[in-house]
Amino acid sequence: MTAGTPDIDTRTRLLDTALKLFSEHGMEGASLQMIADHLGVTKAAVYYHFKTKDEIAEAVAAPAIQQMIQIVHEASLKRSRGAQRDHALAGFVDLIVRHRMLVGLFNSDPWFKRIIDRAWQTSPRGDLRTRMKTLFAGPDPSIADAITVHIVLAGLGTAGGAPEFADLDDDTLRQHLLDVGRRLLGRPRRSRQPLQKRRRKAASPR
Amino acid sequence: MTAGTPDIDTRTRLLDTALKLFSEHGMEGASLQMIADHLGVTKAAVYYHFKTKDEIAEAVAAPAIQQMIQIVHEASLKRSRGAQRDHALAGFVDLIVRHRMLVGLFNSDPWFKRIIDRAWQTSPRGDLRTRMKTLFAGPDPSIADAITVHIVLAGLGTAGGAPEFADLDDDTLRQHLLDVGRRLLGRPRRSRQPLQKRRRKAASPR
DNA sequence: GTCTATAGACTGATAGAC
DNA sequence: GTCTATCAGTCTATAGAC
Repeated sequence: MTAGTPDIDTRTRLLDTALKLFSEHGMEGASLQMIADHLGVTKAAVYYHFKTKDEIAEAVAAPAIQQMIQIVHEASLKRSRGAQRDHALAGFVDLIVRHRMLVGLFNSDPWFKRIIDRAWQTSPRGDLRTRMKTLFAGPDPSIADAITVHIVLAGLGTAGGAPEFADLDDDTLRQHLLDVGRRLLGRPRRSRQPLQKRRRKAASPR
Repeated sequence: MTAGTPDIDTRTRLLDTALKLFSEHGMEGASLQMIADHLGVTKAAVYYHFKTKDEIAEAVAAPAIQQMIQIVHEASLKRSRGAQRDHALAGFVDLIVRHRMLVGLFNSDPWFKRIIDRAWQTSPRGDLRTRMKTLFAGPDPSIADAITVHIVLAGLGTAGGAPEFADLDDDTLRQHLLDVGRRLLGRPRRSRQPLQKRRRKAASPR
């Protein structure tokens, strides 16, 4: 895996490797030396593509941040609050599934948090984090609602990167996250079938 | 704040400072030099109290881990699954409130994760993480249930350490986390009063 | 584009004086 | 219990050859 993929350009391989190591060891824990070693090149070669470590992190995070900005923008164009929330949730879940490892870092790694905050604040229209929460909880939420939204958003983010769900394919994971997210946020479930069996007269194992 | 608290022993001050800096910068991001500086002593003085950085982290995490082990133990003694879940949730929320900054690290920082895993596996009765999940989702949960539990547990953990809820006093935070947690996990709410107004015309609860 | 070599700062950790 | 001084190792980052 170290060598043998000459058709994929080095910059892409570098970002993939960096993301993997960042999510595995954290931003401070993953050194440029580790990245270079996994890539089969030297540190100097890495520095040819990016001037600083921070720049690598920004490049790793950029696509997800862009998608996030767009989601919030699109959602805020919807007329009803319900539609806003639905669009934001669907978009957020899609983001999570597409960038499974990354979104976990957004909520946890202090270095990434700073990068996110920087990008949020310099985004076209002000603090995105606040706008995101507003989409879900309304403009002046109760403490309980604020906590609920916080739990669901943070929880969804970490669930995407959780090892126990790593073998779920994208569509399956997306569907489940959407269903659970909707239920937890109080949205009606999709028609299909109750997710939880939870009748418990028969089958009380142990 | 650096000096001026001679009555509190240095070891305790050290652990407090370490926890604060760990949660602020992550385990790798917070150096022993930073800890020493905040304490107003030198690195060598820190090394008098702890042989390694890892030992500091273990000492920081120890009380919470102990409490966690006890919660799971107590919960598994309850007879009905509902009582087990209630006890585990109440205990977990109490743990979160008491160690607000710490529990967030448990779910995020790779170094802390390793420490937790180590403690889990050497704990009196096997893998605690699995037993914890079983208490909430049953022995053979559906994917949807597993995801729900994951989201709620991880979400609760990060909510405790979130800056936006930092000014809530312990009792208020505990009550809200409990209520939200119960609701999200499908437990009946406490009698008192609905936290969320959310009847839109006439309370059509789920 | 990738390499060697190196600068300069910082890391965790140790020895030994007070 | 805290200090100074120092270690070996790693870190990010740069210079310059090929």
